[in-house]
Amino acid sequence: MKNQELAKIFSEMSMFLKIKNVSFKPQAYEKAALNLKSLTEDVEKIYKREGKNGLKRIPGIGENIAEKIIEYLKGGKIKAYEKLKQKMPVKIQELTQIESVGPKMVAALYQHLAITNLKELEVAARQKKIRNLPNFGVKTEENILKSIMFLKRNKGRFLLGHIYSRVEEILSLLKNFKEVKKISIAGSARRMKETIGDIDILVTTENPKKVMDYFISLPEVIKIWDHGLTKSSVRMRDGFDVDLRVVKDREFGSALQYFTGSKEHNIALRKIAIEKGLKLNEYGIFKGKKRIAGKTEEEIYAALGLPYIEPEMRTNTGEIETALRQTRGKHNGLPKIINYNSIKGDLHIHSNWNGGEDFIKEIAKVAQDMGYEYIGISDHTKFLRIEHGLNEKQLLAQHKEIRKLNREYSMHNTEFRILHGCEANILEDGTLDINDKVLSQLDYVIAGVHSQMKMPKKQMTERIIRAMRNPNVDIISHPTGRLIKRRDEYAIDFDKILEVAKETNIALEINSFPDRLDLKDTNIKKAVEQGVKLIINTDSHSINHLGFIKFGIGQARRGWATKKDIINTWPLKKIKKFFEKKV
DNA sequence: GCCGTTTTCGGCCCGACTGTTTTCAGTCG
Repeated sequence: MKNQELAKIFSEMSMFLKIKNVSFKPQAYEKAALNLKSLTEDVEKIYKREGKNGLKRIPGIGENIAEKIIEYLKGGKIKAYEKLKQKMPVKIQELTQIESVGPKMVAALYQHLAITNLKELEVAARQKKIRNLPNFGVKTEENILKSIMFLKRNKGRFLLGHIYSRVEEILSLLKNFKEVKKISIAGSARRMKETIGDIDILVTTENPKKVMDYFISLPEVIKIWDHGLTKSSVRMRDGFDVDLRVVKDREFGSALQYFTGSKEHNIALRKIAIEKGLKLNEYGIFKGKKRIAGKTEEEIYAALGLPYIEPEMRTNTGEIETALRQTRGKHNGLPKIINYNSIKGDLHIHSNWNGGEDFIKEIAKVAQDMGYEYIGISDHTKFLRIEHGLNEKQLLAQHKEIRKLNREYSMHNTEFRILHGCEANILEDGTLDINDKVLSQLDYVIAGVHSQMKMPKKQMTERIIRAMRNPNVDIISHPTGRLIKRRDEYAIDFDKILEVAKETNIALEINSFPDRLDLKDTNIKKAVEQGVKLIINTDSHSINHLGFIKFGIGQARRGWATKKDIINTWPLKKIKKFFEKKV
């Protein structure tokens, strides 16, 4: 799929054009890049099927950019891009990652100091060469160095799941501070993005000074960047930054909307405001000088003639158009996406029978406390030696133990139940490492790829499809195999996988583990559109991981999945039937 | 360069902050 490559090229072209002070084209290229990035369908497929006109139907892509896409699909290059790069052979994306460095600064750095990449920028900053450039100064130089250091240390962004609990602690401390009235998290963390740059928190208070003083004196704060009455900014011990903003009560909704983003979503909303003769900013919606909304987000959306849009959906990738159609009564409108309390059981949990840490009984206890109606134990199987995978004999012994536990629940009139499954390995040829006779005795079977991930696309797709056609298999775990920031997804034909999943009634997993989040949002959206069933699991190897489920749910919400799409929102009876293939 | 229930020209999102050039360009969200 060449969508991402093209997105990167157009985004770079946008920056090069900004350098040349070309007006309006940069925005056009940026928009094209963004839309390509979030496009669920393979742009090459669209072209093959519908030709240039198909491409032009993609928002933000017209005659010229369509031509450039075709040029790239045919020859792997875009002349206009090569030309721009030739004039200024800099790694523009790498350099503009630096806080406060944009296209214009990149140009100045190149023209005066011949800086083309991050390394050269760092050397020049250390040699104090940057401060002498026109329009630059000591402070800018220092900030560039600081930002490079930060980037090096953290590679820019944090996995949401790695810092979420820290953020919740900060929120709860602030919430309990008596001067704080309203409080909410904002930014990408509120939208439950996979990775986040920093944390934004909004509060209202009668006494900004006391709140800000309290905030910057929190025990985990190691550095104070800003300390004002409307905005303070700090670095926490774990390495991430938190911005706290104090806003007026009547502006809380508009500020929350504004600071939650995404930027693209907000731009689209402001355009709607203009069409209606209104002005939208972080202080409210205004008709002339008169404020007509601002206290709540619902009010903001209503004033624009829109239904409330959930934060996870605010990406400007179709949610506004869909919502607009809803208000005009021409469409089903926005789906009612799954809630954070809708999951009835987690079916991908490892116990201490294989590599996991905890006894099944303890896991079940925690799950009951979480309000689950059932769980499923799905340990690794024998091919995975490193995880102490179970063989047939051990699986049957485990089955006995689980039956015993269920009998105990039944004797105590507890409705909670433990299902018994396993996470079998899909071997090179698509067969599983546990024989069918044993698999058929389990309540359900998860199959997943854990080896030879670099197969060619065709072979890998056939391998997984063969496993899906095994009548004992019910779920495919982490279907694309990606690890965020560490490993790309393996080459598969996801459309084919979806087709077969639909045909065989197999659920694809949304794995909630912070660095997996596999399927990702665009895949989820596709699966939902195709009517393929999904399941949100944690892949817990410890009871401490069970709470990761919220990241999987966030992922599902970003993919517009509803309760009916997710099989583990169903009651036990129904999910059992699904596993018996009777649904 | 894109886009169009004010369609094939003439528009294109808004405000704050930062550093520095003492009036504003560049960047960010």
